[in-house]
Amino acid sequence: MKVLNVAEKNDAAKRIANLLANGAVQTRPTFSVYNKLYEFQYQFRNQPCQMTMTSVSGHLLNQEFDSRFRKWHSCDPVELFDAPVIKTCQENMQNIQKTLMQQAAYHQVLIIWTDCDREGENIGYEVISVCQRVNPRLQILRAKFSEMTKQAVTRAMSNLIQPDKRVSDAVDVRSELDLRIGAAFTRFQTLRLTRKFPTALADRLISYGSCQFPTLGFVVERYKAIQDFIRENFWKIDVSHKVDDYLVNFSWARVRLFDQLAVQTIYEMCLENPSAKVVKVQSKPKSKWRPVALDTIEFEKLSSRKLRIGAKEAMQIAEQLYTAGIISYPRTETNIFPPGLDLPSLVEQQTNSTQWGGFATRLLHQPNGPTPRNGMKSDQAHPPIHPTKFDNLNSFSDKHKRIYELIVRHFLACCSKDAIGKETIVEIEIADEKFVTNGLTIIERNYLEVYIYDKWSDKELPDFHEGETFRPTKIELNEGQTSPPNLLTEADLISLMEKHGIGTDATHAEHIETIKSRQYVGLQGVHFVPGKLGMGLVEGYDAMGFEMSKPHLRAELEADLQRICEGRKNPDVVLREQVQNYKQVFIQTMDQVVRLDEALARLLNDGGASAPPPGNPGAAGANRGGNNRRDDDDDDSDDGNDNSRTASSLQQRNSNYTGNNSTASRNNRVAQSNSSMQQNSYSTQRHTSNNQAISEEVLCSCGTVPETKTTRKEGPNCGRQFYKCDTCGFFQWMNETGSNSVRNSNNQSFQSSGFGTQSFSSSSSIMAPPPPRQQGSYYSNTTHQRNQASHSSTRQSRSNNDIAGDIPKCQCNKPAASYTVKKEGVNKGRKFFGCAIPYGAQEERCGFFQWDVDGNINPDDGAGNNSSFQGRSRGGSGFSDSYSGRGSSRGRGRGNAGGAKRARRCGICHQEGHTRRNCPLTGEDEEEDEGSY
DNA sequence: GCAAGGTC
Repeated sequence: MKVLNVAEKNDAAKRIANLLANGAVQTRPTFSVYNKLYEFQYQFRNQPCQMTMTSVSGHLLNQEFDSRFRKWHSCDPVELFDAPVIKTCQENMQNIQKTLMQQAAYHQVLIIWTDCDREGENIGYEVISVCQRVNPRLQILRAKFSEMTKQAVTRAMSNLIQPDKRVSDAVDVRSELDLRIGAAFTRFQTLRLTRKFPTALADRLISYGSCQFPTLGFVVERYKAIQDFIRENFWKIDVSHKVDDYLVNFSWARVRLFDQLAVQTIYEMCLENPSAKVVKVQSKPKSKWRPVALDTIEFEKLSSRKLRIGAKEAMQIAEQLYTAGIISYPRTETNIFPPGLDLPSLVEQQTNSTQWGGFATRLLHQPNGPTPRNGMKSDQAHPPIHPTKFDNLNSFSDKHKRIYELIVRHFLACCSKDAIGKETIVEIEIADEKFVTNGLTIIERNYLEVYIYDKWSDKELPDFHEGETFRPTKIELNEGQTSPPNLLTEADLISLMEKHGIGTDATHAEHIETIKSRQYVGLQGVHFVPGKLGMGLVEGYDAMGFEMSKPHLRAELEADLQRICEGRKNPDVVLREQVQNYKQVFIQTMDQVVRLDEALARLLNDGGASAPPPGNPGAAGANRGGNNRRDDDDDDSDDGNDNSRTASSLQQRNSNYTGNNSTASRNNRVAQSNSSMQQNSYSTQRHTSNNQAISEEVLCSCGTVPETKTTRKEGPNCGRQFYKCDTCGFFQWMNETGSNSVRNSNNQSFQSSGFGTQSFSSSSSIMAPPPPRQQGSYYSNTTHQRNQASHSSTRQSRSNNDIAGDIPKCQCNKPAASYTVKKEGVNKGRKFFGCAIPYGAQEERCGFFQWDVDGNINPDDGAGNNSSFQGRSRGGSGFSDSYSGRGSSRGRGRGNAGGAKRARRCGICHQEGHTRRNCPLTGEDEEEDEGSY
């Protein structure tokens, strides 16, 4: 019996053949230079068998339009939604096809050994279709293997199954749909817009693709998030203490609050009783984890972040190193080392290095030898990226050496041990307010010795003892402002693509490259900025109401494809539905094409040329149906003054932000005031996070590493990442303390990266840096005296939700209790909400605080009386008073202080005359306003 | 001159 085996690539064919034949393999050439035949004997189904193993190089066939529709001017692009699509073998695959047909003719059995993923199944069917054409009686089998080990391939051979048509069908659906919508929209956009804007867009290819557009969308979305970001003022209390040569900075357990009055009140209480009592000194082991085994996505991100080598280039270099036999296959989704891989011998190879040889030697002799830290992902085909041998790479470029070094160091680090340290947390109380500082002593550096890309430093603390008291050197009230997120880096973009299922690990870098080469985006240092063309396209489609640049279109298709794979949906039905949906969008785009013109005219500062003549495919749809508007009409009525007016106003705005960002002082980030206990005067100072001083990691008040989360709620902060600890309630925007915001002459801030910043030119094809919108009023000065007017104005943009009549929940998610301020002062008699857990109870209270607007009895408190704030961590509120628990209620009110006293409004319908309790509308819970952090 | 997905 003769059995033909076909793998997805030559490399796989060679390995599988050698594993099955124990190396007794004869290699022969084929029509294709890169794909060999590997022949060996094998006991198959209890009889000796002549095995032939060969390969394709990925997809053998490609979908394309029937020849009548291939030329750009052959048809109206809308016809591409219904035009016949055929599968053909491209020129560069002809030799492989020829080999397969030649071999299939005299084999009885065909075993498919393509990768065990969706594309692999589809490639398998391409092979089957070609082979069956010459030999219809061929018996077809499928080998399923989880890794390239002898055990796995032998097991696959003894458990051959049938290929899965459903999985292959899903790929065909995806492929055909991508072709139809890609070609139709690309032809339309290119023909239409290059004629409409012949100067700005001459000879440009203005492509559309189901992956490239969402990728562009991410860049635009972040840009707009920065543009729309509303800065908010916050206040916080910082304590520092000098002991001998140490300056210890304590950070406030509440981190910061958005209510100036509340912070000032607490601050004054601290000043009145400035004795600090050490309430807790805790030492605990702390580890910094070694990196997980390297997959493609992580490799691309690391290259981009640590080496500043872009994903596309990094992959090209990795492929060259792979071809040279120096590293393993670089396209892998696996971050788990297979048990069969001989790690000690791979580590031993590296002992030859003068740079990391010593570390490799120690690693070999550590107890248990190399012990990799594995992740959770496996593509069941390839191992994690690792070096396969040591090489000085003398004949390679510097970038090749750096990429190789990264892969080797990552591999050695992954096989090493976590770094071990001891963390000391010191908690003090001043007037019942908690402040925390952390120290760190590194005990064993372990993987850090070889992994030069991670930093972890000691932070020494003087001795503190529980129960001791001291008078801090400084207690300061500092003001700050929230800052917008950064523009996306390539690594951020790859993460977003992975998260939303845009592209595959093998194509992320290519989609990014595409939107760069089409000039949809540009790079500002390492950050992506939308180009005017990219911005115009996104805004144009957005204006039509089509979410062409949003990731969920692709995600929805992905869900349907999954249903096809599971047999829950018919592929023909899915294809028909999807094609019809997109065709409708296309037709409506024709109707509203003026919106695309307008968006681009606005951004390109170009009113546009007159419309292409009717009947030209570039004006596709112009004369197509009775309900379509003619393009001529669009142009007559809509361009001209309107466009130029909009364009000039944008130009005006852009010119305000041109060229003055890179030289501005970083320290001007936020006008901050502080009042010190000793000086009782105010000076400008930039705050730094005490927590961040320990290491690159952000640590929260309870000393652990907080979780990283992303704001999902729609609003100015949507998409922003933040740190949050569920244990202590810690909250901090990511990059907030580490970012360098600068202020331009227009007194508006934007982010700049620490490197590679350039001046922006208003004539550039990329967008100007996004200026985040300033919140209501800007504070250049603050006094710690209560300033009701300015205080109230800070609250206006925070929330429109009155809290009248509602009982908020505290951070323990329990109904808050009502308290009354008894302390002498302006707030005496005011009611507020706090955690319902009584003071002194064994259970720890959270730091929730909110003034009770309904229950206030002090007639003099005027405006600002319903402001709220949230402590982000546990700790006493500083107010100890009578406790009166109240019934539960839903929702959580947010402060809204008016500048003057005004009639109370219902929190649900916002009408005067009643409160939530007796609102005629039965309201839903008000959503948590995460965006106002 | 179009897409995205394989791979070299």
